[in-house]
Amino acid sequence: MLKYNEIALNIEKKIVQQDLKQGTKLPNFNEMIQEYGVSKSTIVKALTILEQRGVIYQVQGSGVFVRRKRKYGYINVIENQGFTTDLDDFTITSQVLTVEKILPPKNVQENLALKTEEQVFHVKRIRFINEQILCLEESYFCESVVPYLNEEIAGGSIFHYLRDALKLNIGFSDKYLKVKKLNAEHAQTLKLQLDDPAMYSEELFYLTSGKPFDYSKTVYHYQHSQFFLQSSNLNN
Amino acid sequence: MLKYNEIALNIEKKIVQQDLKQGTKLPNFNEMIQEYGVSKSTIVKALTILEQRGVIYQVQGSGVFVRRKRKYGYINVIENQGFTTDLDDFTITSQVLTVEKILPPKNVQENLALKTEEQVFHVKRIRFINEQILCLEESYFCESVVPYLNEEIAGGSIFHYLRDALKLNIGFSDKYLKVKKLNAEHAQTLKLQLDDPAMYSEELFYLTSGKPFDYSKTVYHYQHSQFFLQSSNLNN
DNA sequence: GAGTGGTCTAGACCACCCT
DNA sequence: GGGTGGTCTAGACCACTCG
Repeated sequence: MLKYNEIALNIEKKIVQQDLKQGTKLPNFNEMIQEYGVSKSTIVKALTILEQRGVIYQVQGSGVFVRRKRKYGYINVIENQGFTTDLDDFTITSQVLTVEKILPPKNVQENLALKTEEQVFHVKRIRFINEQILCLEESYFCESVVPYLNEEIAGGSIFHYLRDALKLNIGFSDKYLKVKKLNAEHAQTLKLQLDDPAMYSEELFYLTSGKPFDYSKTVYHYQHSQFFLQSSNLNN
Repeated sequence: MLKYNEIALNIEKKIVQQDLKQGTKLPNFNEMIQEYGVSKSTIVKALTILEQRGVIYQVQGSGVFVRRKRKYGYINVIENQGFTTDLDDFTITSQVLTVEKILPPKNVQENLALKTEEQVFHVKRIRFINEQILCLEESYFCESVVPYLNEEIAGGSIFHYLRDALKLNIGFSDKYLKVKKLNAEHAQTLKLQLDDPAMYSEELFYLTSGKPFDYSKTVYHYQHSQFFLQSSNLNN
């Protein structure tokens, strides 16, 4: 484990365990340097990570302070699929509708930059949050990256499977959001009415190598989903 | 101007100007060190910033590569209010409905952590994107931070005014998103129908000092708004 | 002015990719 | 094994805040 990651996790854990309020001042650099026995740069790096994650904010000449969101029950949009959902604990479950290996439609082929004959795993599932319908999700996984998938795996967290069993390194993602009226099929699946509002999302996930491997389309149940998003200083 | 910021901007400019495609490899560290005449750490810092912003991705042992979004016409959710909207150029204009100094409602008071007698500027405006109705926005600015505001200023970019005229340093923000049906008032304002879908957003903006100064509620026109969001490796 | 964070350097060494 | 990025250090110096 890298030193700066260990320090970052340690600080975050303290904030949560001691339930420190927004604005609480953390120890200064020299104290942290002492406590962790590392150089100043390593502390700087650890704090930068926490700042980007929205856990703290730093004020030059003044100190490092706790940042905590005020509202609960919101899904963090940034935290990639199921990692680190530890703290704000929702129970996410899935009902798998389809797992099949197919030749993908053209738009999927383009998004995943596939060769014309390359197949994909097509997974369709309903996801539940605390027993309530959260969304309908349709994903396409590139065969060359994800050589195997079945209904059991799709019933749990696919991303944990990719990371732990397949040892894949998920790097970054693009998300596109749009609000629309539900069509008949989606309304039925989500147990809502035709023309009810819905958030439609399109996502593209990449490995750390830059290879896109998962293209997903999701429709969210508007009554059971709300989203949370933090921005930090983009010059750090 | 800080060295690493200058380098980051320079690299981003090159990518845009030369219209480099996703996956294009950038010069290696030694070349950049030569080109900019700085130490390795400064290059690392500049590249980290660009990585967080979704402009590049770095692959250990391999190189630094261009990352570019595939779709256009989406509003970047992360980039705080009007800064750096330079590249994906939308024309944003505003029709001001209200600018008044008032004693705020209770929930605003709580969000901005105000003293009971402190007043706020209440600004209500319709915002247009390329001449089309984008959203209805209702903002509350803390008097102690924003001592003056008028209709003319509210007609332009309030955030530019805060930054340039008032010399405020905007630090970070929390956003909460929810999809709902439009109520009668909002439907009329946005020229939509009752019960049409809409994205409702609540935002809280903080100075770099950690002081919250702007609480805003926004309703987006579902046909004229779509959103874009990039995640990067959160361990950097 | 004392205290606190922010920038930048030079250089050692590590980890990973590719051929 | 050669190339490339990633981590970490020690220390100089800068910039901001606050009493």
